[in-house]
Formats: sequence, C-alpha cells, structure tokens
Amino acid sequence: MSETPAAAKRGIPPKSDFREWYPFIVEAAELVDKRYPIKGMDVWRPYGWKTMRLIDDVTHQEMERTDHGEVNFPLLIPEDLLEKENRLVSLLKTAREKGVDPSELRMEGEPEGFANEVYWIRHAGEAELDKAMFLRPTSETAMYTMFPLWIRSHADLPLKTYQIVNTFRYETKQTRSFIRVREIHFFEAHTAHIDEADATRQIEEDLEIVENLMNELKLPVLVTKRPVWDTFPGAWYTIAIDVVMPDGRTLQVASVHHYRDQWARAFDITYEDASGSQQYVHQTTYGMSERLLGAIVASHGDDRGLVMPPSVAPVQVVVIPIISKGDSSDVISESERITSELKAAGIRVRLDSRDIRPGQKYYDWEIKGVPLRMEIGPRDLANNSVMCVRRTGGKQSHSMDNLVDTVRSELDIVGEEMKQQSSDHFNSRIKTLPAFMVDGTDLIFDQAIEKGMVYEMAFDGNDAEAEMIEKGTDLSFLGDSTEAYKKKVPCAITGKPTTRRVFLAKPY
RNA sequence: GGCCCUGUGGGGUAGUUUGGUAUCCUUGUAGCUUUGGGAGCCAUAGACUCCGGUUCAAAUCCGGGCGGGGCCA
Repeated sequence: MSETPAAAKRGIPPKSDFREWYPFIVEAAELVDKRYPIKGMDVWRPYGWKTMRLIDDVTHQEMERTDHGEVNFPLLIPEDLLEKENRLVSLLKTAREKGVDPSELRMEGEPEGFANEVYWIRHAGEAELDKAMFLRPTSETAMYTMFPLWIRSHADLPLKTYQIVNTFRYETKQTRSFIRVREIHFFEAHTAHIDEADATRQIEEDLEIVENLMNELKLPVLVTKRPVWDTFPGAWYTIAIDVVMPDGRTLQVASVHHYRDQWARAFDITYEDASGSQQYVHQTTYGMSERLLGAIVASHGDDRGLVMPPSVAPVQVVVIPIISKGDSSDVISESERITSELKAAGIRVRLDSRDIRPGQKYYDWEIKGVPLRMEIGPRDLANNSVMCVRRTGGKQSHSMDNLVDTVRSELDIVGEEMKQQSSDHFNSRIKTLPAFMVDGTDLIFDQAIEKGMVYEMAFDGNDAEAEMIEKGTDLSFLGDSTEAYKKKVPCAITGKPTTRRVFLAKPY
C-alpha cells in the first residue's frame, strides 16, 4: 500500500505503518481529542460519539429483540463487595488447582482480580469516609447485591438485564484510543437462570447476537473458548470474540461468560423452585466495549482515512454542490431538495454548503469515512442526474429519479465491499501452524513462524505443553475455536487424533 | 512492578552536545488570482510541559511532578 500524494499532503501516515496511522486517524477524523490531560481518557467529539451511539443502537435493538431489560446501576461500589468478590475468586482458583494434575498447572494469573486496577474514593472533601468506595471496573458485585432482592421464585427467571455505562480501570500499560483506555464505554448483560442448561442456552443466544452485530459492522471474528488460565475470574468458562487487526495482532472485542452457580453461592442468589425448595441460580454475562469502534477504525480504514460501515456511519451520504458562476442557485436548491428527500426517507445525509473548494470537502469527508458522496453540478442538473462516489471505490452517474432506492443500493454495495475486504484480510492472516519437533523445551519448526499471523492447529495437550508452544512461537493461546475440525486431526504436540481446533495469536 | 528514552505554535518538526535573537512544513484567519468536477500566490496569527534550582542570562544544565514512548518481568 503506498501513500497517495493527497494523503501525504494532509499528513496521513500510510496504513501499512499501523502504529502511526491509528492514533493519527482517530484524531484527524475527529472521533476523539486526546489532549485531555489524563492518560487513557480521551474526549469523545461529536462525530466519534455519534458513531458510538449508533453502534449502541444496534446493541439496544438486539437486547430488545431478545427480551433483555435495560438497567442503570450506580457508578460507586462499596469496598466490602470487592472483598466478597476476591474471596470467591481465590476460592475458585484453589478449587481449580485441586482438580488438576499439579504437573499441568500454570503458575500465573491474577488472584487479585481487578483489585489492583480500581480507582478508590476514600474522602468526601477533607473527611475520610467510614466506608471506602470504588469506581466500578465492571458491575457483577453491584448487580449481584440486588439480584437476591429481585429473584424470589422460579417465576422471576430468567432475569435478563443489561446496561451501557462507563467503567474504570487504572491501566498501567500503554493506552490507545478505544483499544486500551481507563474510562471505558462498556456494555454488560447479566442474566440469571433456573439451571445450567438454561444458562447455556443464554450463551448460545449471546453468540447469535454477536453474529448479527458483527455482520452489521462488517467485522469477521474469531470465536474461541478461552483456556482455563485465561478464563475470567469467577467464570466456569469464557468465550471470547477477537478481531484480527491490520498488523495481525488480535483484539478482543467481546466476551461471554458462563458462571454456573458460582457467583450465586457467593452472593446468595436463590429462588424457590416448583417443589418449594431453595435453589441457586445459574448466571451468565456478556460484555463489549468501545473496542468495537477501535476495530471498525482499524479494520476498514485505508490510506485516505476511515471507512464507516453504512449501518453505523453518522453521515451515510454527503451532498456536495459543484457551484459554477452564473446559475449557481439551481445547483444549490436542487442539492437542498435531494438532501431533504433523503433525510425524509431516514437516510443520514449531510449537505456540505461551505464556501470552500469541492476538493477540500472531498478530503474532509473521505478522512471521516462517509460511505457515499453525491456531487451535483450544472452538468448533472442538465442531465437530471447525480454523480455518486463510493468510499470503497467506484464513481457512477445515476438518474435523479428513484434517488432513495439508488442511495440504498449504493450503501448496500459499500457494505458488501467492506465485508469482502475485511474477510479477505481475515483469511489471509490465518495459517496452519507449521509442523515442529520438541527438543527439550525448545520447538524446532519446519518453517519459520511469520510475524503478524494468527495460527491454528489441532491441539489436545495439557497446560504445560500449551505453555511450551506459547514460548516456542512467542504467541498466546486464544483458545478452542467454537468451530472444531470436522474430522479428527493429529494433535500438533501429542499426535493424538482430535477435533480441537486452537488459535494462537499475539493479542493487544 | 523494574529499567531506559522523551516533552518546542492546533498537528508534525529544527534548534539542546557548546546557555544569549526559535526554523521549516501543515493548520487557522484575511486578501489576491482562478470561477470552481481533488488549484496557485501573498499577508497574518499561534509554541519552548509544569514547579523549583544553578546563572548576569535557561527551550538548552540539574532535581522533582505531570504527560508521552520503548524494553524486561
């Protein structure tokens, strides 16, 4: 990919230099302003916030469709609830360790959970508080304090709730807009069920929601069950959704957790079943964040700027009048007319009537990723036509008649092209791990491991063997693909036939 | 968590070694030209991260805070 002269003039780094391109583009497209003086806390600008809101709209629609109720919990959580969570997490950790062969154990993980990365509130004015509070890093403890009050009998189940709120994590590592931030625009769904099987059905519904959403955003994803050592603290298992970024590293954009009745036991969430006895509920959670926007920026953008999926583009169509001397009033009035016609049809359209040259306008809207540009000049007017330019490429004159239909189909084409391009990239970044031999703790590969790739392999080994592969490849286990191999394949390390299909990658 | 590097107009930079007048590009604004389907010219605006120290004098040297980047665990 080479830098276009126009892009160079505007100072846009080529996308192949992703580390430079990404931070430049999020500011140049006016998604955020990073100059706010706290690390990892960007200011959302109107264009960025509108995009996020449109992504949230899709989420809301899916929640509505699946009968989740929206709630809104307080930002602050009292200290003792965190201790409750920590006790649960360490209890589970111990249990997990007991159930596994010690030789297979991995000596890592974070027994403290979120404790080290929460923001504390210990004072009100100068006075120290009797009861310290913290800013939610996620809302399990807050919600599960209320769930026992809401759940009495089996008739109250399933309880399906969600909220879209800001959460806080004190990140010490390098922050990056949308990808790693300290104040997170967060979506979390929390459900409670009558038994494990019903909770499992919820997990399936969640994955269906993920599929719908990713289809709207034109993002191909890896869906994997995380390895035990990478499971969310307190979860029975975790299914994570990762996007493959332009540099081949993966970005986790969503995760779904099956808690079984583990949290219910810690928070005493019970219901009375049909026979009159008390039972613990089984719970799930489903989380997503502004990383979705980060993935859109990274996946679809090009050397000239962003490319917005039509479903969430704040401006789907920009109308640019090409003014010429003399009879410019016709061009302007016609531009206004088609703008209101499209607006009336529910299309997000903007008329750019600024008194600057058209070329300047093209650059501005290109960098913002507007899917469709319509140019109207005297020549078009004479032919009863408009010039349509797709952000994904292609320029075509269309009749002014049936304009709404034309725009809809042009937007669909942009969406299809985005889908095609992102899945081409996705497929080109996934390879089968080359065969290797084990020499002590070293791995000797037939072919070199390429940087910037996601590798898949058949795997049926233990944790120690997994760790050896991670060290030997300098990649991390994402986990078991939800789409296993159809036929049994020999495990890459033990040779045992297995259908387990594992992905390895360098995660963000 | 440990170690190293770094901070100059809105954005990107030169200058820091050797202390004294801050460079260029971009952007903004005004104007000229072009009369507009991705132009050019001129003028102008705008900066040394903060606090302290050394010094006649600090962007420059020293210490600390805050911010940014990298490497290791």
